[in-house]
Amino acid sequence: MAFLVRTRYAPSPSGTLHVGGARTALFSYLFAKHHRGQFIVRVEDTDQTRLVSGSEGSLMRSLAALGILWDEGPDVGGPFGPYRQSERLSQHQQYAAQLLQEGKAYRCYCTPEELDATRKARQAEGLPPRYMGTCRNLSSDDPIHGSGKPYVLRLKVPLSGVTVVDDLIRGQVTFDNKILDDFVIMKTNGTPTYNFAVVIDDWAMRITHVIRAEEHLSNTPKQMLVYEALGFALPQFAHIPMVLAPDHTKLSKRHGATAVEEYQAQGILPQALVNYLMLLGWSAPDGREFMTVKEAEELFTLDRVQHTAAVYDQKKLEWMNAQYLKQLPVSAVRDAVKPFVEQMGVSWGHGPSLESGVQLVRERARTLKDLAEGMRFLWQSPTQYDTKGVVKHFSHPEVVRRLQALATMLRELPADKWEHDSLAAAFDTLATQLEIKRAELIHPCRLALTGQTVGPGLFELVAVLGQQETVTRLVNVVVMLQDEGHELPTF
RNA sequence: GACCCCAUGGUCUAGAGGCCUAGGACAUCACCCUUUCAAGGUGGUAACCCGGGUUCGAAUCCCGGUGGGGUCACCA
Repeated sequence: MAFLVRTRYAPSPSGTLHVGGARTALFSYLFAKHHRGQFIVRVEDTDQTRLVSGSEGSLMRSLAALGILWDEGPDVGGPFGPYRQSERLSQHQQYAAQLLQEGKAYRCYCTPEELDATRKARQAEGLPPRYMGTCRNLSSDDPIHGSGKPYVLRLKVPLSGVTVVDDLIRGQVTFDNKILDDFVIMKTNGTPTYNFAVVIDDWAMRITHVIRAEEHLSNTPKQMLVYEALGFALPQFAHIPMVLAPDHTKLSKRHGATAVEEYQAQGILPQALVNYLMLLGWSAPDGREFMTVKEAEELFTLDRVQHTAAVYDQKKLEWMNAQYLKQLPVSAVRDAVKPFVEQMGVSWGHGPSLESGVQLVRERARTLKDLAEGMRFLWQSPTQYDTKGVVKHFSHPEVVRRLQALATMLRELPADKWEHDSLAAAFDTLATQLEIKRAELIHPCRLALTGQTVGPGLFELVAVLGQQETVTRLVNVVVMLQDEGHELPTF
């Protein structure tokens, strides 16, 4: 192995993990692991004003939930720390001082108000809003230096020439230095700006491949100029396409759920989410769509990454989640759905097991929430009945007599016959006796037991519900239907 | 507006000059299965942005246009 690949994900702790961020982290991770390299998490918390407490932990938890595991990071440390940008401040300052001393950077005393004014004036004239270099040529003995006036440090950007970004997925991208202005590297408060700090951090952490979203492509020439000024060797760059909302704009809160946490709360399995995410802008060479992170590690290469932004599609995510719900071991689904069942406030300790419920309804659930909701009737007898269903299945004059007969028959069924095939046979027998179609027994029965017209096949449902509970619910409905003055509660 | 990136069905994509009558998946429609709803099965509708080149031949290469996205902060 020629050299060790090291990639990083560098979120700012100002919120939760966004699906776009998760996808960036995932690609970075997969690239590193494909090359048997290391993946690092660094927290970019330079701007303390944007800090959201708890954000760092939440970010890290979401990454871990998706199976994106870091070799080095703020929690586990590592040989190239610190892993929080704010903790590297002295180093940033030291390099800034060096650039100042070498004449590659200079102090700028312009106030934000002045800058803003010229920016607006230039924009009004239709000119690019750039810094004009007012303080670039201040002589070193200019009295302003000792005046105590606040200043920032700006990098002296070459007035001519070009900066070429060699991007691993886009090839060579050329930027004219003339369009770059002398950007700020150290703020008035003595902290570094992003474009300065990121260079020092990546270099100090021996990052070999900077893989990040395309929105950073335009920043890259600035950073390259910093690398050059500092005399640092350049890493490789790869800018991956963005993830867009269905309306083709940047994904934001107004598009509904965007955070990994929110998806989990909706009942999307992390396995499904990460699988869906890897398909956003990348495809496996053999075209397969179902993969674990581990499998993707073997398959992932940058040359198969799309150049176009991907539009995020909730429907496909849910479809994929449904596939996982169907294919995962029952025990895994049971563990995943448990909190959702508990959240419904249903006591599932008695009666059918969670496993049997999962097996019964997982075929028709798209999310864990659906699944939990679909299992509710197992532990909670219906308090309301589907309106249309009542009209359709409870209005026949014979229905009470039929349900009564059904209850009686089921009560007398030997316990060892309480399974799918025997139940089906029993229903057949009764239907023949009553000279009706089996369906005329099935539909009212389902409605009586679950309050709904949709759900699992009746015989497997009854088998799981159990004899006593089934009979009880049937009898209850019979009593309610018999009571002329009583209106059946519907929804 | 300037600069940069991009361009295959509604969406995710396959495609690296002839294998393309453009393949797969989601979504959608129809049918089948069926005790409902799903699931599953089968089939269908639906795309190479436009215009010029290059070439015997272009979805694939080049140029222009158009469209979309991104960046232009003492945010990251």
